[in-house]
Amino acid sequence: MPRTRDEAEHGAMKGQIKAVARAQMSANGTAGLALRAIARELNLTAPALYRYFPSLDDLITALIVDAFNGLADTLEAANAGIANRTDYKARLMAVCLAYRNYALQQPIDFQLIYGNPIPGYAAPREITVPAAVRVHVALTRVLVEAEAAGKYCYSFTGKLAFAPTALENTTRIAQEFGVKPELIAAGMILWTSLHGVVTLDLDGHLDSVIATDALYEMNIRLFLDRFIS
Amino acid sequence: MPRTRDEAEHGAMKGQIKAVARAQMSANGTAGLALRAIARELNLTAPALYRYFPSLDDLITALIVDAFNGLADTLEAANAGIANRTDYKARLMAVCLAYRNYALQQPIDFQLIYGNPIPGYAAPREITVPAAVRVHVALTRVLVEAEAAGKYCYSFTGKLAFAPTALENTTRIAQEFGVKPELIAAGMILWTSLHGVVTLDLDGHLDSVIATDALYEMNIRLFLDRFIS
DNA sequence: TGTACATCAGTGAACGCGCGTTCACTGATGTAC
DNA sequence: TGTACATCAGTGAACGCGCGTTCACTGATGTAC
Repeated sequence: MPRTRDEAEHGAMKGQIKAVARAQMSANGTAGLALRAIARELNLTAPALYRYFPSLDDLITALIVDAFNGLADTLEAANAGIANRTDYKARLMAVCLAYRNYALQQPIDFQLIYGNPIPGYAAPREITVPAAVRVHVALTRVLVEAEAAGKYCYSFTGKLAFAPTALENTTRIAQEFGVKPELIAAGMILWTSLHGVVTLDLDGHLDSVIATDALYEMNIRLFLDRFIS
Repeated sequence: MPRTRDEAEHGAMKGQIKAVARAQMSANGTAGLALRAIARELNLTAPALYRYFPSLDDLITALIVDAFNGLADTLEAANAGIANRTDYKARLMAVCLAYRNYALQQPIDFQLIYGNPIPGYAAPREITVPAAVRVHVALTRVLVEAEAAGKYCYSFTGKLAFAPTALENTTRIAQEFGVKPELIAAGMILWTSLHGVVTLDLDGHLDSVIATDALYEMNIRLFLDRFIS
């Protein structure tokens, strides 16, 4: 909460700069982001932007954090939008569809966080990771609640079991969040399966072969059919 | 086949230029490709490269075609490497593992064909698509042969059926190749599910959560378990 | 065998471009007394 | 009420950089006669 009117104006200007930055990336790709081009669009000189961001990299970091938070907000809203809270299939379906919708509606934000890195830019992990985690939480939460309600009906056994060493990091995170490792693994399977459709679709590799919305829903249903009762 | 010694030398030099281009991309990302940087590395002046490629875009196109062909060759070799030709699970597993191995060993080629597009570059589809198709053929072929041998055991019905309109392009392609549309759809499901793991792994979004090789194999097995007997 | 010629890889200078960042500065605004 | 002062958004020039592409050219090589 800004304490003075000046701080509010400063924040508003930062928002404008970020908005123009996103627009530039939409036109030229994430690697086409340029401080001078943003300044030109805002009828400012390039050095003026240094009042708001210490460097181009800091602007990129801010955009990435915004994008992760925007995606996480979208997923959480989709989950909350299902009235019947015990219909876990519907809730997970809603979250998954929201993931693709966000990517289609904000393709630049999506590419910014999950696509090729921008040349010369390295994200400071201590800033971006917490925002990235929110996305995973939004998805995995439904699995956790379904399991608590006895509606999670899968179990990794036999040929379809994970080796314990493969779940070392998973187990550590599971303890931290007070969640079963299997559910995190299931969430990763679902997420990665869906992400492939989304990212290939965005880059135009799918729609000449098959309707991508149908393919996406099928990937979700094949999971739900097996993992949630 | 070059008809003179000069043509052979000319082709060898094109190969060197492409090799240096790939090295530059490895260091700076696909968007970091620069004609002048390539020339510098080869102890040439920039205009000399115009003897070999009419423009930077033509060089990029050549790299893309090489990458698609390299990936397709890798998949075909993996398939051919399974001695027991009726073990369709093993053959499909080999092809899928080869897909990820190629991505890990040639990450730049992989990002070049499936990652964010290079700013200002648009691939001429009539040149790149035929090479891209080879990748799909290598994967789908195993499904087709399994089905011919009665080992393909899935069928899209009920809630897990595709709407006919979703398969319009699929059906057209299926007729062209003399293949059942369902098998192409199944191949797309498999490919997209696996691609998500690979691309997220390359960009570092997975390994802090779960062992990516195990996750990848699990995604394959969940498909094989259900689709191939 | 020797000469004239064609080929063509590669040069070096130049074109105009945009980039991130720095620096000393201006000039409007609001505040303290 | 009027004046001195601090604040700070924004300017304009400059830094050194790398880029793709063009152009007229050089100079080595091999071939034809």
